Amino acid sequence: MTQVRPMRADARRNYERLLKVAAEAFAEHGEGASLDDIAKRAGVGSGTLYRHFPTRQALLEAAYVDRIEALAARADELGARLPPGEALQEWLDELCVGTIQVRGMKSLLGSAVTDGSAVAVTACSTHLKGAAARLVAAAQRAGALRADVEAIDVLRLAHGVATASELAKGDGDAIRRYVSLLTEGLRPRR
Amino acid sequence: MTQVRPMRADARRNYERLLKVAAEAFAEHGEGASLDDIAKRAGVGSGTLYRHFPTRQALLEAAYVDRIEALAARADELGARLPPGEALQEWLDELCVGTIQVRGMKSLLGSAVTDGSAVAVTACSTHLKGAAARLVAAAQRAGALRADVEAIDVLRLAHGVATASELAKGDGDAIRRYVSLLTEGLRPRR
DNA sequence: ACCTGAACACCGTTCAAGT
DNA sequence: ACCTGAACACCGTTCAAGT
Repeated sequence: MTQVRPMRADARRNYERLLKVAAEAFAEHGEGASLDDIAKRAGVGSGTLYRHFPTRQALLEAAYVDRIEALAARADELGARLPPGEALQEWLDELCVGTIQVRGMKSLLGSAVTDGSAVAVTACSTHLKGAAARLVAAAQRAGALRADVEAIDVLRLAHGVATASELAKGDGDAIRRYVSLLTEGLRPRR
Repeated sequence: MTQVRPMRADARRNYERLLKVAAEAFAEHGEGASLDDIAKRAGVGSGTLYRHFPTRQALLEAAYVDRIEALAARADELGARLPPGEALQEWLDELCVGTIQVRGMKSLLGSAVTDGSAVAVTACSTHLKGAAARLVAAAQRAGALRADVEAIDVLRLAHGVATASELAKGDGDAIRRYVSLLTEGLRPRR
């Protein structure tokens, strides 16, 4: 099992500075933010960035773990509080809104639900999928969701809705309409 | 008005070679294909590529004008042959499938429906939007489409569905299910 | 009028040398 | 064990010189 050998003090310091700077850079310039620039702003050599985060994805993930875990926790929270159909609906809304509010998050969630993605499935994306699966199963048991979709489909469609909403930058209302349209489409056929 | 002053023979030759090579390169490497490589493969200097196509978008567009015009024509064809609801449904299906079959096309269509896009609205994207608007209007008159969506919304959502389908590379059946879900969501509320 | 290709700026990634 | 930063490869874009 993965030994969590503690990092050397300077390594730990660099790791944390990189994460902080990366979050700022992604927020400012999107997922394509210059890695070299991030290293410079964190006051470390570029090699150090690669040592800690071998790929851009790894850095994006590390920068957004907290937010993704929060989304997963939120699913269970809503599942416990609302009827299954409403819980899924509300969660999809928050998921889509959250996805486009945080720059860089959309590409991260997208790669988490990409079929045959080369990106290693990380713990937090697994949590997110698990939470989605529980909401989906409950909604289907309650007859509030089409039987021919799986959790992964719902997550991909949410990604699609987020993408469509991004195209409507000026129309702040679009996302609500697009999510409601997804919700309608997910209803079981009569 | 735009004078169509004929190009010099060598310019015309370069223009056409660039287009041909670009279409191949985009098909092979996607929208991010190296421009320098395209110029080299076409046997021209990189400056020549920029002279004819100042931006990557311009080149993408020129390479795919025919396909986009065909999609627009197809909309009118279906509109004349089928009941309004079915025509829209069938067209959306063909649009989504076509979008993901041709590499590079998705980003092009996406930028065509992006709000406040800096990309000049080209003639062919205007045609596409016009064709979509006619299908949408007819479907709404027939009561087969929600009244609170416009043509631009439908095109954005189709882009979203194409994006979601792309995430399901392995599952060739996903696109059908996702398009049908969009169709369901677009139905008027009872 | 159009083309060429060197020159510039920028970015990701690796790795030898250093502590 | 970890860090540094020079070195390399690659790409987009511009522009002086050439035809």
